[in-house]
Amino acid sequence: MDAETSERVRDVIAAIPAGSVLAYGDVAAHAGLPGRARLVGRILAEDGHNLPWHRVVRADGTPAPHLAADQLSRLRAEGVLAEGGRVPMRRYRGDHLRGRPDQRGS
DNA sequence: ACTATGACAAGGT
DNA sequence: GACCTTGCCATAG
Repeated sequence: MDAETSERVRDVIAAIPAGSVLAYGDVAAHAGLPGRARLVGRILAEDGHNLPWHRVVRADGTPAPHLAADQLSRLRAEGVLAEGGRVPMRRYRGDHLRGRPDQRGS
């Protein structure tokens, strides 16, 4: 793995605003690495101790099994409330593609 | 070179 | 909604 690539990924993760979450695939895409979601997970596993790794969840809002408890706890501290062990990406996802034409608010 | 594993994702059942 | 199969990329044996 190029150090530059991992650096870019870490930068994207560090740029995630508190109260929002991104999917591994989203992080990869924002880092210019489309389709390399697994790579993001691997980088976090090796060198994510200094990053807000808890703001990165799977595409369906379910965190990794071994981290679930800590992850949901940390997110809850930032205002992200999970339901049934899963985060409602519809609302908390720090993305720009949300807000469909037929999407209605509360 | 081939197979197995892993902080993943999308599609079909 | 959950569960299973396929595709994906990088490391390790």
